[in-house]
Amino acid sequence: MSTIERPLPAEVFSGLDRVGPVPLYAQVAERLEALIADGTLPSGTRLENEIAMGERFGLSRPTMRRAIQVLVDKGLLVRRRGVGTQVVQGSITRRAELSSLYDDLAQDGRRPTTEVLVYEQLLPSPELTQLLGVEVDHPVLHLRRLRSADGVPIALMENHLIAAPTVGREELEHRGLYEMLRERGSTMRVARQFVTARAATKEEAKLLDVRVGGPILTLERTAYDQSGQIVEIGHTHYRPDRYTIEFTLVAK
Amino acid sequence: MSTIERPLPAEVFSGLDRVGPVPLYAQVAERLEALIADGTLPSGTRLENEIAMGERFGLSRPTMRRAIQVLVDKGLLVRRRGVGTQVVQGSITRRAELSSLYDDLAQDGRRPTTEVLVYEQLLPSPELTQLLGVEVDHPVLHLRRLRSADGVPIALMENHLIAAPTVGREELEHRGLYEMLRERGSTMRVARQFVTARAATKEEAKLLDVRVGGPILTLERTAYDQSGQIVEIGHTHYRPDRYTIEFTLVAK
DNA sequence: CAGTGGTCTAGACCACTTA
DNA sequence: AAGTGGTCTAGACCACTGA
Repeated sequence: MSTIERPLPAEVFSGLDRVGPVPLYAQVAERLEALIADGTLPSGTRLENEIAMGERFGLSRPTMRRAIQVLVDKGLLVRRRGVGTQVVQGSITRRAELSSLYDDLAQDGRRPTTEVLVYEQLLPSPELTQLLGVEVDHPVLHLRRLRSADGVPIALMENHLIAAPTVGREELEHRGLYEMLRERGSTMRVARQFVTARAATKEEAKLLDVRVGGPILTLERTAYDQSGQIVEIGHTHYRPDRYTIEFTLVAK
Repeated sequence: MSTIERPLPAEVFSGLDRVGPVPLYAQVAERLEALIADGTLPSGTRLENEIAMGERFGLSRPTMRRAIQVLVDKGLLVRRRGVGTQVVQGSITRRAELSSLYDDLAQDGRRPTTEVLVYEQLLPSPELTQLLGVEVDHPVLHLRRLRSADGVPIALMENHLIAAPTVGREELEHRGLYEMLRERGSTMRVARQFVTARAATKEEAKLLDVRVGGPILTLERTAYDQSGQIVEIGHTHYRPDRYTIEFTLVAK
């Protein structure tokens, strides 16, 4: 409720790194996000106007604006013309990123493990050829993995990958797929995702340790790399009592 | 696969409205999106560099950049420094907006109908008070609605609204909730959403016409308005065979 | 090395909100 | 009327990519 404006400690505004690789707007956004996260800027707090803040940081208005916009896009700040910029209520900072389940779990302090059930090169079916946009004789890597956290099965993951013969089976047991692909020069940039639910099949029930016919949360993903090419089609089936998909929408 | 650069018809670049309320960058983004949607700019097409395009439109580089960035954020374009801007493969333009289910269905040409099951003012429970950040004696509007499309039940929606005594019961039968709130000065700006699945209860099964214990897709949402205040907490239960949640992630 | 996008600046004008 | 964010311009320098 409070729309109080609070003076911030001076050290917040100094010490930006103008030579390193991190853009100024990103550094500023990071600092402001930290202030929101640690409660220095509580819900409802009104920020100074962007020109004044820019001056404090020693930045031009466009750069300061851009820093603020990063947090608006994350759903942490709200702006109104003629009024000002405020911290959103209940802004527990949370991700909904293009990251891997493996990283998510590890970041939460859980111990992710992976069992590789299927690892095979195959020539794609006609439908898959169409979906992936590859030639009929272009081999595709087909993976089926069971991901657990602290020993409890969480997700059954099925992937079809283009041009990834270098992804080794053993390495898949201990690392996230996206991380491995990134190292090999294929960075995921865009992913289109469809989420729904359905009844567990006999096999899924067995692997995920749930009741046959019970609810399964399913996610279908098409991932594109930095050149706009499809690099992966994934189908993931989650145990709904163990996993929730979270995301933030921001009106543009 | 094609990284062909194609000449665009000259009329694409002319006739921007410099006096109307629609920003130039939005007009340009709209035009480019249309070109992608209608196949004039097929998957993989490489765009001219941003300075050249800006000149064609008669725009400065920052404005042209901003127009392009809109489409990058939508997942339609991909950019690489030193290389250029390309149309993403398989870019069927699709939404994942902060819009209402009612609008979504209507836009798809289906006939949405709504049955209001519960419409009551109530004093929030302690937990709800905490969640909404309201006073204990602040009344909250509690709604329970069944949304159908073409006569088939799609979703069971439960909402707790702050300060919305002006939302009439009858009107709810024929319009979307968000649209009604917008008219009353409360525009949704941010929504934090959690998606999972669970087994249908007896009541849900009856209302949604599914099997008891069968899969239900559930979405929990906290919505904030333009001043960062919570205005709604919603729980929606979807029939998974009739509804899929779609969203696009873009790496920043 | 030429061409691309990424960042940053300094300033201008405007629309909207609030009082 | 004063203060805010929203838009737009004109230019600069840099980092990265690929031939």
